[in-house]
Amino acid sequence: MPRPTKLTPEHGDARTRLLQSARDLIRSQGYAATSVGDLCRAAGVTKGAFFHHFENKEALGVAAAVYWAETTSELFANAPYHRHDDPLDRFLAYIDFRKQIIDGDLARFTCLVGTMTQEIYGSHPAIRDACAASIFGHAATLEPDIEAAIASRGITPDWSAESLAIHTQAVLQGAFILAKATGNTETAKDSVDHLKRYVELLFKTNH
Amino acid sequence: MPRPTKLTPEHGDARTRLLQSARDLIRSQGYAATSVGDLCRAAGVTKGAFFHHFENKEALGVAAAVYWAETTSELFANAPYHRHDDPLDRFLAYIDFRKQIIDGDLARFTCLVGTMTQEIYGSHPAIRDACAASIFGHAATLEPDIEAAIASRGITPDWSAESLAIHTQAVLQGAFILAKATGNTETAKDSVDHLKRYVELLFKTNH
DNA sequence: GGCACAATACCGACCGGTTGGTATGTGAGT
DNA sequence: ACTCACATACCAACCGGTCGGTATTGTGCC
Repeated sequence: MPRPTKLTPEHGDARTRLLQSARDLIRSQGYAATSVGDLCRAAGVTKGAFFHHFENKEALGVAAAVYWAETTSELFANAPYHRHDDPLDRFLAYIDFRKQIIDGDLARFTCLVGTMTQEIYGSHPAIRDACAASIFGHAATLEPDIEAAIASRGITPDWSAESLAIHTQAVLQGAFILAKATGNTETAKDSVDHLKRYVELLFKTNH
Repeated sequence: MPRPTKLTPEHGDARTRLLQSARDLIRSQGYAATSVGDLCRAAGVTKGAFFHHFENKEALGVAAAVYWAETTSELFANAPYHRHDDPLDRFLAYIDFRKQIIDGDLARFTCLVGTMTQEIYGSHPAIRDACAASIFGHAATLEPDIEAAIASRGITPDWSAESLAIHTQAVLQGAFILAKATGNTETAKDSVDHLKRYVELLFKTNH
């Protein structure tokens, strides 16, 4: 088990620098195409440091997924959409927030763990499990608001809060793929608009 | 022109065998993790044959995407959902068909070009373009039915037939990722159910 | 039809560079 | 004296790609 470095130059310890480089490089090149050498060069670290902190490349992949889960859950915990009083408003504001995040460089807003899952689901079960934990752990944070919205609107749906939360993630992951295919963020934003429209229709009481 | 290989000549010429092996291996391992040697071994072909048919590995990637576009468009052209008289019924039956296809081994029903796009969008523009052509070419086949459904239902939506067709593909791509994360086909089918519910709500006239 | 011949389809040994990974060393903090 | 964080040097296996060669084919001429 690696632990935080005591002596820390301005740029942070080698482990987190490697994790940040992994986050950036894997998002733009994929896991397999990112070599240990690439990682070390980007992090400004030698191979010795790499294999000091991680048993092998797969362990780095797992750690990168865990690091991703930690940093993103912090991002969403501090996001402004929680400020709304109504649970449905919170959920819709979450979707708006996700749309707003889609901006600029592809490798800046796409999902590390979704990208890795595609590549490694068959060959690296340990990484796959860490990615799944990140995705479904995040989806679970949406469930209370959806549940409360169902109650407050007095609807009796034939779908579960869990499945809608997961569907939200599916749309986002799919939107990222299409954005990568076109190189255009608008493609992704259009799908998020459809998702928001869906949620609004689901909670419309008169039908 | 094509000629069966010496060893196992019953399986057709080397080029299509390499394309089929590429389809299978890349779907389960990804593009970068699939080496030329892997491809040749799986196809029962030598490296000489590989580089006779393809200038380099990237060219194989492009050809695999084109091959995918051809074979899938044939599959969908012959699918039963076209038999419905009503255009909205056809579109809904398409979604049912996509759900029905989700069955068995992950590498059997997931999308080759979606998988490749994730990995190579930044580093192999030629492959990315071929993948995009496959995805958006398929989406375009749905537009006439959506357009006709809008007309027949007399609705005036604030979304375009094109954007809904593309959203359909986004949901499917996202569903594949989540299925890979869980190893469970139900995760994907749940999202397709949400997609169908969305389309039904969109075309409900009384609201 | 038979034959020469040029394309084409395929083979497999080989190359230089890169890969993930290891063994060992060093130097600062405790 | 000892641990920990990192560096250097190195390796065997594998990578994408090359190349000289052989087998099989369609074709034009007789």
